[in-house]
Order: sequence, then structure tokens, then C-alpha cells
Amino acid sequence: MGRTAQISRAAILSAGLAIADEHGLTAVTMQAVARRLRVTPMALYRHVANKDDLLDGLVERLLAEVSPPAAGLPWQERLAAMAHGIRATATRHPGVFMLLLSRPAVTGEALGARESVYAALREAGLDPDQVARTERLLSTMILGFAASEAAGRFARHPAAVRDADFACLLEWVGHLIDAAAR
Amino acid sequence: MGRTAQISRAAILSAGLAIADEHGLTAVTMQAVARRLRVTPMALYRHVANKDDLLDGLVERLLAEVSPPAAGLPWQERLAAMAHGIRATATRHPGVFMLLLSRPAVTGEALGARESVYAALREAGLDPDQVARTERLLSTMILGFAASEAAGRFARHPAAVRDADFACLLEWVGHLIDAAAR
DNA sequence: ACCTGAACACCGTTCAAGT
DNA sequence: ACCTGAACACCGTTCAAGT
Repeated sequence: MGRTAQISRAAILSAGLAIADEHGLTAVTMQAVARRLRVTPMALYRHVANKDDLLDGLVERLLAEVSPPAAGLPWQERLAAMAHGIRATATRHPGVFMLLLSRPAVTGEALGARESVYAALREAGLDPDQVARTERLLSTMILGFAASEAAGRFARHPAAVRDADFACLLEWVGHLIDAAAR
Repeated sequence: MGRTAQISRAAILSAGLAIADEHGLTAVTMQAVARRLRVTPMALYRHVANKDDLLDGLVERLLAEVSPPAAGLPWQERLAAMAHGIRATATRHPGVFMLLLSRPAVTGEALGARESVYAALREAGLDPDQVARTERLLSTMILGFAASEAAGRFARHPAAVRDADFACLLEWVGHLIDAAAR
């Protein structure tokens, strides 16, 4: 602690995520991040290419937070665990979550999550040529719900109603997979 | 035409929407809108409270574009027509469409669309206490798909694949409603 | 009533300079 | 190698002034 202020990409992302959680995504400016790290804004450019790169880093952080499903569980529970994890991440970081929709999932974390869903769907008995499409639509349903909730589209409904909505959505997912695997 | 440049809220929204369609939402600045109207940025504030009000206006414009379903058709076709209309609007205005998720639907247009879905679901035979929840989840599915596509989440898949995905999603919607009305 | 000019605090980013 | 100071073009917005 006796040293002069140190900085790193990890510290920058943590500061940016904290600001987004506290004051919204628009409050995440280079100056605000720098201020929180007690550094001039220009110091950030040593560790981050530009602001877009910083935002990409925040998305990475979110994806890393979605805990991978515990192997060994039946596929239904693995899918449900992933869905709950995504929703929890969205409510924890509502500001940043919107970025997930606009940035294609190309990081290792995101690809791993997709593979997990593929495995679960194959285990459920889906035709191999149906797996990819089903994964796209199912993740659209879950991401769409989580993003809507995070963005405040259901803000006038109490949490209990939103919980019941989500449970209903998961039930639908189960039925759809059963029907596809018939 | 011989007059000096005239301005109005409608003209401002049209200019903003055109800029968003051509260069993305970030290009919609007060200065860019003013430049397109051949006016100083400060002139806009006579007709628009601030930039947030301008963005709200753009969302209104999008909602007004989703054509209401033709009455007289069976409920399945009315719902499908609305879904296609939403998707078409999203692909026409991808930049602005993201805003739809973050701004709660409180305008007359949005409430009317919701009522149309309610009517269709009642006609399908849903329990009255299931109608509101089902509407929320169905619109989440459609909006989620349209937003994902507009934001580029499916950009690496050709249009034919995305069309088939959407058709599959609509088929699911039909099955879910049938099951709920059983 | 409607538009302009000048001004302010704030952005993202570059470049030369310090240590 | 890493941070700073000064600078630039660009934001949103306010206020007094023009017509």
C-alpha cells in the first residue's frame, strides 16, 4: 500500500463493473473509471485499447459469472441451473446485461455454455440436426426474459409475479424439448 | 420552399430515425439531427425537451409502424401477423429497436397491441387469469428474437436459417397456446 | 414565437513529455 | 514500462440575444 497507485486490465474492469452496477451503463466513462482508480483517464489506454474494448471486457466478466452447471445432474436440472444463473447475473448487473444481446458470443466462456446446452439437448434425445436451432431459440427465450427484466420492462409487476413468470417459461422449455424429442 | 427552414417535432423524429437507420443509434446526436435539418442544435429544444425525449419519440415511431392486425382473421393468423410485423420493424430499424426493451410500453400504440394479444388469447380459450402472463411470455419470446436478430446475435447465420428459426418459434407459440387452452 | 451565438462542463482520444 | 499534462474535436444543455 505504500506504493504509488497500480493499475491493470482486471482492476479497470472491476471499477467499470462497479460503476455500471451503481449508476448505470451511461455512467461508465473513461474519466469515471480513472477517477475511481485515482489515475488520469489516459492511464487506462495502457491496459485497454479503447472504450469499446473496456465494454467487451465487462461482457466477458458477466459471462464468467454464469456458473457452469454441475456435471452429473440430469439434463433437465442442468438446463434449469443455467437458466437461473443467467437470470441471476442479469439482475445483479442489469446495466451491463443489455450489452450481451448486441455482442455475439465468441469468448471461451460463451462457447462453453453453448456446448453444455448442446450436450443436454442430445441427452434429451433431440435429432442432431435439431440441436443447434433449438439451442438458439431456447437461449433467445431465456436471454430475452432476463434482458427484459433487467431493462425494467416488467418493473410494474412484483418480484413474486416475475418469479412465477420465469417458472412458467422454464416449464414451457421442458414441454418443447419433450415434444421435439418425442 | 422559399421560406426559411421550418422545424417541428415530427421533422426532428424523422431526421433522428433516418440517422439511426443509416449510421446507428450512437450517431443520433443533437448536433447531427440539427445538421440534417440545417439548423443549430439549440433550435431542437423548442420542440423536444431533451435528448431522452427525442429517443422516446423514436420508440413511439417504431411502435406506430407495427401495423395492427386485420380484424376478422382467426386468432392464429392475427398473432402471426403481429409477430411478423414486429420482426420486420426490427430489421428495418435495428438501431432503435434495442430501445424498445428498455422503455416500458406505456404509449397508446403499445397498449393497443397488448389488448389485441389479450383478445386473441381469450379467443383461443385461455383462462382469464392466464391471459396476462401468457401475453408477457409470448411477447418476450418475439421481442427477444427480433432484438437478438437486430442486434446481430445471429449475424453469422444466413437469412434463410433465421427465417426457419423464426418459423419454428411461431410453431412453438402455437403449441404452447394449444396446450394452455387444452 | 422561433432561431442563433456564445458559453459551460463533460466526453473519447492522441501525442509529447516526464519518471 | 507506466503515468501525466496539454490539447483537440465532439457531446448535451443553458442563457441571453436577435428577428
